[in-house]
Amino acid sequence: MSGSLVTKLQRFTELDKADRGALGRFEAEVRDFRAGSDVITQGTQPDRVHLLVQGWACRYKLLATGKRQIVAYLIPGDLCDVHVFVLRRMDHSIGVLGPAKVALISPQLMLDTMDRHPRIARALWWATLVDEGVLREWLVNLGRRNPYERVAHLLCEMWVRMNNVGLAPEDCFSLPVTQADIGDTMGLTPVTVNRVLQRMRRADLITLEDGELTILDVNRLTSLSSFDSAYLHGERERAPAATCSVATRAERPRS
Amino acid sequence: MSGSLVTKLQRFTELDKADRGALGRFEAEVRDFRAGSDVITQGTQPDRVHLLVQGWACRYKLLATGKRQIVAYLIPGDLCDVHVFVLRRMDHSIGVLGPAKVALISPQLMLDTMDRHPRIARALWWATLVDEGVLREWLVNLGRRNPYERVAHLLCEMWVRMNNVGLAPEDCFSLPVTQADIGDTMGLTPVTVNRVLQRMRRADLITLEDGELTILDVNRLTSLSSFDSAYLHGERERAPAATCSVATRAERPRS
DNA sequence: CGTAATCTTGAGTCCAATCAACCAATGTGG
DNA sequence: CCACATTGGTTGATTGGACTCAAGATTACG
Repeated sequence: MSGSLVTKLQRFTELDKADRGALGRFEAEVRDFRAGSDVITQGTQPDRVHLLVQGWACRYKLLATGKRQIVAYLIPGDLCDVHVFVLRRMDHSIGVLGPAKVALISPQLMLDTMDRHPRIARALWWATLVDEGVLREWLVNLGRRNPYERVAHLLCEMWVRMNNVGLAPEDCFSLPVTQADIGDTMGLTPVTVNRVLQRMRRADLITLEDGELTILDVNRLTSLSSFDSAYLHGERERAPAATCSVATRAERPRS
Repeated sequence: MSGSLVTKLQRFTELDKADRGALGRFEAEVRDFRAGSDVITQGTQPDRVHLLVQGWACRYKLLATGKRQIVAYLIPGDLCDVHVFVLRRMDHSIGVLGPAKVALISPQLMLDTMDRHPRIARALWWATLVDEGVLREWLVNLGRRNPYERVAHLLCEMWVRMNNVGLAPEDCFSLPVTQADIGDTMGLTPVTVNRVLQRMRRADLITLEDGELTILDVNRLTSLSSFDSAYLHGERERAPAATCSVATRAERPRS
């Protein structure tokens, strides 16, 4: 399915026909990656911008000890390396989970598009800020939540994100990750992840089979992991003015 | 001391007199914050861009349980919220550690500056990418390193960063954080942090008193925490060419 | 069909959290 | 100036939960 990027960016701002057309050109050249292969490896400087079109991928780092830490998941509509223009080399690798399709975009096309379509540029900026928000929330996860909460929180997040690109119509979506992957994400061992998932199954919170996750009780899963999607910044922007009277929701003073 | 931002950005790219002058105007209006106060609180939308001029600050999130997770440290030259233009509200708070000085920049001035000084815009983009790199490395820390390594790694990082803005001439710099703060950063209890620091002192790795850290043995501290500053992207940019032959290190295939 | 990867389960160990004092330094108000 | 409270640091004893190790069941895949 194409157009995940459009779906995602439209969550932030309205795009017109020209914008959508421009984004469509991103997918002119698509390459297949086979399960487990790397899209980009640490230390290199990619000469193309990569857009994940189908399947899942992850950013990860390997330690000298052989341990691995996954630092982000990428789903259709996510860009791998918008920063090609700025950084000399990747400080992490990107690998796909299961087979995947990746669009290759020339840096020139990328720059031109952002130049001619300020709304797109703005929306892409928003997308990177959301990614940053996710990183911060993961730190909270690893630092201050227990294994059960961590995994629950991760599932909630991925559910919302998949929803945002139209890939989780029901409370059910493709989750092609192994328990070891989840462990490498949340700082746990495969054994612990296994036990956590079983507890969740027994509690009728989820089912997870053949890489398909179904969330049976969204409310309970979100509350038990104190999941609050605010950090995903999913609400549409208002007036782009810098001086807009901000009518936020109930804002409680810090105690 | 003024001009930390210039020092920092020049690490990435050469700035001319006009650039430096423009950055100087950022510090026209400076406000004092008293120890422990918040610069920005979660959920609000700041109407100014904040630049830390003196002292330390941190980004943090509070959980419903009262736990706190620090997700970033800010030192002189760091911007708090460049994204004011894009996001509706902060997904975290920023508080100062010890007394601090913060420059208030109008969004308009910020935009104008980036408009008229593309080098600055580019360098600011670089700075945010470095911040992102730090977030990823912290995830590695929390997920895959033990308490001793974590704290050591944090100290190495802060040493390099302080160095980069000229605030750690010797292997010694101001570190106005409590042991509880370090715990809230690295997902540890104050007690554990205390014991870790003592081990480091006994091993003649560091001294830490009155908020002044001295690293006695940089080599050992970096190696024991497998600290590699590559993720801070400290090397000057080369030609902005997209096609450079990349001589990477040993790359092993993913198992 | 056979091999490897993944998932599952149990038993034992260890490390960091927890709980609980205590000390030193700092600051505050009477 | 002193009694007192507060904060940050230090130390010890205990506990519990996640890791480790190991083996078996199941699934995926060439």
